[in-house]
Amino acid sequence: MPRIAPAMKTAITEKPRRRTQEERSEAMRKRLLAATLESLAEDGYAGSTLSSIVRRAGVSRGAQVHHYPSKQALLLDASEDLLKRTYRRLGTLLLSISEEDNRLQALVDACWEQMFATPLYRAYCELVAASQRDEELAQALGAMLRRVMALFEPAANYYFETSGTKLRPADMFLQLSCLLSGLGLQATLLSKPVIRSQLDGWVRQASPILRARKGITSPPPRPAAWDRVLETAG
Amino acid sequence: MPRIAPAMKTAITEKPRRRTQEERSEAMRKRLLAATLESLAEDGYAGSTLSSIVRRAGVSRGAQVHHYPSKQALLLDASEDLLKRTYRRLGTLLLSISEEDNRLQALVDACWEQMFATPLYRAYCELVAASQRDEELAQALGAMLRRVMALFEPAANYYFETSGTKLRPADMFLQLSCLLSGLGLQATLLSKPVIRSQLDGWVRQASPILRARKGITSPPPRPAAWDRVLETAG
DNA sequence: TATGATACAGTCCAGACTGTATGTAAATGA
DNA sequence: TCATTTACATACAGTCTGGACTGTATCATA
Repeated sequence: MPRIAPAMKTAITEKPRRRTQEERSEAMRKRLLAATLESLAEDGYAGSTLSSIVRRAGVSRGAQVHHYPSKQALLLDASEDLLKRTYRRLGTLLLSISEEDNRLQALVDACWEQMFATPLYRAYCELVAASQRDEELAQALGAMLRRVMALFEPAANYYFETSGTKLRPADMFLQLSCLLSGLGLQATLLSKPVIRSQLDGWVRQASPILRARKGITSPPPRPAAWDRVLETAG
Repeated sequence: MPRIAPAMKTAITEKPRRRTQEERSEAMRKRLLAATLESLAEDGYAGSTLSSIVRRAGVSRGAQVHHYPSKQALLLDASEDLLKRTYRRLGTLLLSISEEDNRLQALVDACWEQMFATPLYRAYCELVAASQRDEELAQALGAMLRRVMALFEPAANYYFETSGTKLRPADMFLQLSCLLSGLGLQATLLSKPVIRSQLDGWVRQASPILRARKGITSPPPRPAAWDRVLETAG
């Protein structure tokens, strides 16, 4: 049916203010990605249907299909977004650590609280599980994992040093990340004290061989990859 | 339409041998459960539809609905079955360890190979992820985890002793299990050398404080819960 | 061996999901 | 200001899922 009276929106919205196409696209994609990660965390991979995602984002089905031709495409981009968020979170975390007294304990606690006991990590678990049957997703997540590890490694070696072992700080923290992954996966099945004791246990066990370098109060040098991600993150 | 010529099956099957009702039910349930766990590992939670499960089991839709009124019921029973399988696997594993020279390394390797780098663990991951949105499943898995831990704890304290730390062997092995969980979750995303180095790293790090008790060659005393499960396992 | 209970098979249906096709509003640029 | 492209909205088609339902074979028992 042609020609329906328009000019109602302008009456409702305060300042409809013209947005450039690119702004509109970016904002829409942002909403979709955020909703996708939310949905992955809350509803799981299976429960994250396109309908539920667009409902969560408060947009129409058409918007999604316009920006992402397939569900696969949306999830792949959401994985990328997950990487960026993780990067940023890790960055602020490492910065805050530099001021702490007991850096090891603070780092472990902060990693747990802010990275593994979070909805974002739940979303990651869902994606990892799904990547078992999705080669493309596996590729993306694998690359993501390597990049985060590559970011974390110099920071670990910058803040800490090992003694009496062949392992470098980065190796120790890789172990820590595996431990936290396992804890995070089963966090809802384990009691709080068990988790607490595991975190403390690791710190107690690692502290004799893992010392914070003295006189290091400034943040570690950011690798180039970091800034590249941060700037494209919007 | 009534009365179709029967007596064809007897011609085909060698010995149709009367099976008791209970035998039939048990056999059918066994097939369904095995197919469910297989499907969880291979197709994931979302991909494990009833149709795919019964196809995998080679039975009809009706058989499934007869034994399990809902999909939920089937999955809950499959979780139970997963527990029993894990129990048994852990049992044989612990037995085999008793003969090894370097028990710690052997135990870690065996746990990894036979418990975490397996389809059964993949199925577990799928169930854990799903349990995030299924209170009943979470209950079942939580109970299962506690029972396995309760089984493992005395065995760990029986084979090993700690020195120079407040942690008991069981605490160390709980840490190990979390580590292996994390590794197992991301096994397909990590390279073999990384996994290998993590396993070896843990052993190297734990061996100074975790010693195998001398003169222990017999298997640990089985807790009552163990036999209870083993006998009902069929 | 007759009768009721149990085990299993096959089909149907309402709902949900993804992808597509088509229509409308907003921005761009000449 | 108008044509064109881009952004978004809605309706629909085809497929699949889980549960309900009906029918048949097998077993237990009196």
